[in-house]
Amino acid sequence: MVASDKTIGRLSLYRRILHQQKQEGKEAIYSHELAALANCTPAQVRRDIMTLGYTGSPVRGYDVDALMTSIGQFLDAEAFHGVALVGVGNLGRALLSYFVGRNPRLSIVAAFDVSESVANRVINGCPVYAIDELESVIRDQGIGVAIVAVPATEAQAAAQRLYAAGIRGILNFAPVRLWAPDHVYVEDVDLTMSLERVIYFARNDVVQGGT
Amino acid sequence: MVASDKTIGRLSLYRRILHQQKQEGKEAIYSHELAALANCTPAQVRRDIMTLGYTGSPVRGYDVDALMTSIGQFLDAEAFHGVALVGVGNLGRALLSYFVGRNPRLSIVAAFDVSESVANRVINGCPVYAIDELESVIRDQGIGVAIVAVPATEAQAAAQRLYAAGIRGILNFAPVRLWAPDHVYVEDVDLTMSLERVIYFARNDVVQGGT
DNA sequence: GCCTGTGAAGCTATTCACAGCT
DNA sequence: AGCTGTGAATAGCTTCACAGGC
Repeated sequence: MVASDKTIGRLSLYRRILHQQKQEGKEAIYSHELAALANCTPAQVRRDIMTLGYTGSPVRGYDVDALMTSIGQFLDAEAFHGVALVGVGNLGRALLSYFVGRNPRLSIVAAFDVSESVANRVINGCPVYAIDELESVIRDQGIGVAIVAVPATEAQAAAQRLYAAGIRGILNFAPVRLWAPDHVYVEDVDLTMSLERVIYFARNDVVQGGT
Repeated sequence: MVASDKTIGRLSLYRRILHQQKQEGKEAIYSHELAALANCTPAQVRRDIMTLGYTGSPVRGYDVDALMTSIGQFLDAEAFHGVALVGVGNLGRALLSYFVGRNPRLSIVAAFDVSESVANRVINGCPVYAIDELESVIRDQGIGVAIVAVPATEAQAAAQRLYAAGIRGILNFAPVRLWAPDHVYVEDVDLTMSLERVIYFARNDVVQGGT
């Protein structure tokens, strides 16, 4: 019933891979096949699937459809999750277009921005509201998860308003660590950190052992 | 000399925090202060700093300047890292604007796109080249790290060209796991996975124990 | 044979707890 | 007193290895 963030991430990945495989006509898949596509080990795949309670057949492997369903039951509370977006700058717009039509279970259904010129428009099929309407829209639509894509200086204030509006989870793109109450889950996407990590390992992942 | 990806990520974060603290006039900082700002434990901070070889004073804590320098020596091979970007769509543009002027050590110095309408322009101060020029520009400028922001279907092909051009590290935004040779480090930024994780934990991180 | 499911082992990361310093 | 640096302990995650099934 509980699972680590790593496992949750991989299950999400498996689901996407299974979806693709199904498109290509595959009906059953072995742990080692899924592992190869997901870049991990077969044992890892089997462990992760164990947490679902789903069990495959030693002969055919895992049934693609059934496994997707099982992951869905585990990951998704509802058939559809509407997400709010705070901050419709360059990054916000990119996220709007990224999440449009990509996934029938998942979409940004309301966006907010301080700028007058952006508010009250519809971008990529998503209505953009003035920031004052944040609380009312989130409450009215029963939105539980939000994406924060505002400048670092405004991020904590935005988060605070989201908590007050009843948000339970935040995906944060602002380069600051947000304070959050206990019952709110925050995941940071820190682009500078990621890039600096790549730079470090690009230099240091020398296979032929360091001198 | 070696460090885990987690440690590298935190060091990058510490540096950003130190930079801010310095702006605010702070000259020395204790592990517990840094920990509070970075959202981790004091012991964690001290361990991470241990890998640098830097050592603070039990009285004043860590000298902000000296610690920043020490992190810099550890993380950065050179004073400046130029990065290439492949794919100048919505996300690519957002990344261009994100990395502009944010960090004097780090910038996107060349972008590539298949689209005729984007190539041979300058966006956010970064020249955009036709995709055919990828190998030559990367080689001529000695670029070692690239960001992949193309559609999933094109990502592996783009990566392949980057490997051939001598790229050693990739930050990948395409929702596919890239195959990479041993000596290339790939970090995935998987937005759907992250968002699905937030949705899961927003629901399940109930403090008052599940019924 | 080659698969799954899983206890047990192995590894890695984090935290504890305390010596040493001022 | 309150801090750093660090060996030792703990917790968490991944892999091994094998029983059981066809």
